[in-house]
Amino acid sequence: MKPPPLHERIRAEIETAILNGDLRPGDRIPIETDLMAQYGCARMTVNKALSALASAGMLERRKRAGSFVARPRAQSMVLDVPDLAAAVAARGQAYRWALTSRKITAPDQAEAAALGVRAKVLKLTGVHFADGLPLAFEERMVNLELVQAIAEADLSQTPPGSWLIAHVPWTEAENRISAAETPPGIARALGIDRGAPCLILERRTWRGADTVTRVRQHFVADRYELIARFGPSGN
Amino acid sequence: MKPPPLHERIRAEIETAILNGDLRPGDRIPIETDLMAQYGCARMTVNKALSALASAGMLERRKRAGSFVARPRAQSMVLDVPDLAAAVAARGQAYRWALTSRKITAPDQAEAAALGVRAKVLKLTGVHFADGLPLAFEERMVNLELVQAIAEADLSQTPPGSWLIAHVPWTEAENRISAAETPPGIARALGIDRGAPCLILERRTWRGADTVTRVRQHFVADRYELIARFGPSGN
DNA sequence: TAGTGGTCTAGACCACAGC
DNA sequence: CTGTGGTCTAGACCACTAA
Repeated sequence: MKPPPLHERIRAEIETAILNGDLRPGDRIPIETDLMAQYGCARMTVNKALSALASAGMLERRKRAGSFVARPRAQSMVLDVPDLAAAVAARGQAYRWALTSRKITAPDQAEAAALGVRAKVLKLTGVHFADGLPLAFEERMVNLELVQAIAEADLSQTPPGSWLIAHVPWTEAENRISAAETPPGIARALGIDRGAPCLILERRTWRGADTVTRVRQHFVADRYELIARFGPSGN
Repeated sequence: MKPPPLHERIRAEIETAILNGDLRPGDRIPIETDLMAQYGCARMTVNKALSALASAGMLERRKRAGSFVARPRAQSMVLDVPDLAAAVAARGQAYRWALTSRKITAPDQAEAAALGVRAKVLKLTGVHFADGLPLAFEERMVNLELVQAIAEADLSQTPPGSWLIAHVPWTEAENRISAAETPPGIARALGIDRGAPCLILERRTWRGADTVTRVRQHFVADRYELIARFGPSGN
């Protein structure tokens, strides 16, 4: 009925191109004068769209150079979607990842419903180590339809979370954090006593309406602390 | 050395007035034409400043009515700075708060250093109940220099977190989340077994450089789950 | 219905960083 | 040095809604 404002249309089109992968990190966006000609509008209108994308962190704008699709922010977003490898390294500890299982399968009925994913998924388990001590046990599912490239990645070397942060853009995420006694099987994998407390982090990540990945991590209680710092409107 | 852009100066001045309390929630901001005269600039410059504040959630702009200082978002920010009373109610459970201790004191040396607060503080402890069952044990310190009004609030009725969310603006917060065995004294207050796992949430909140409050909550592990949903750039 | 914000224009000058 | 984004102007028309 009511057409959206032009600057909003421009913003949305570029954003879509980035999320689709048509524009990849590092790619250059046409300069404002070109877009202005392309859309037949004034420069300020284009500027408004690009400024909004830049302040949302999707573009990086450099004078004399142009506007570029921003690279995924491995560091700055560590707080919200932690990259364990980076977090451990930042604490000055040696990080190691051990992949313990890997298979490609169709999700069963319950999983398909929970994930909203009918396609094939990659299922992984593994253990994160800090300074040689087990830090967390990880169980993960990755939507292979959305992230085909991960089937070829060497996930015995790179932890899947680090790979995903570096390669896959996302639009929304949800963390669920709880505490419990460590389940026996996981306690064994972590080398801790049965009944010891653990911190459980479950995260789902979406791109648009599609689930990218879902992961559950059991942390040894006294070896990890989740820290998030933020402002009232997100930052 | 380099003067900030005018729209940024306008934005900062209004933001400061809001955070200082010179402008209170619901107050009306001068209309764009007035600000344009006041700063001797074009309307688009004023508009840019006000739009930025609005998209940061500090202003609410209504056609024909004007621009108003936004009321604190008790609902939308529940994810980041949970108001337990609201969260429990949202789950359809009956919420109750029991204040167990309250005193006004100067922080000891360690606390003063940790808090960056030399002034007097209000120290509280209490228990949050959901449907009659203990949910969390809370220990809190509030900077009385910054939040004088809380000395008069009836915190046996209103939990301090709810009071603060409704009355005090903040600029930054930090959550630290961990798991552990419940300490004996707290286990007793919560009516659970010693050694039972618990989820520990420590939060500090700042207004500018000053600490507003610092709180530690021990949650009964199987009765609570922290959930945070967000986008890559905050939302 | 009139006041207000939302949007847009067709220019302009400047600072800056790559070339 | 020059292309690029950053900022700003002095207008304009429109949509909405609260008075």
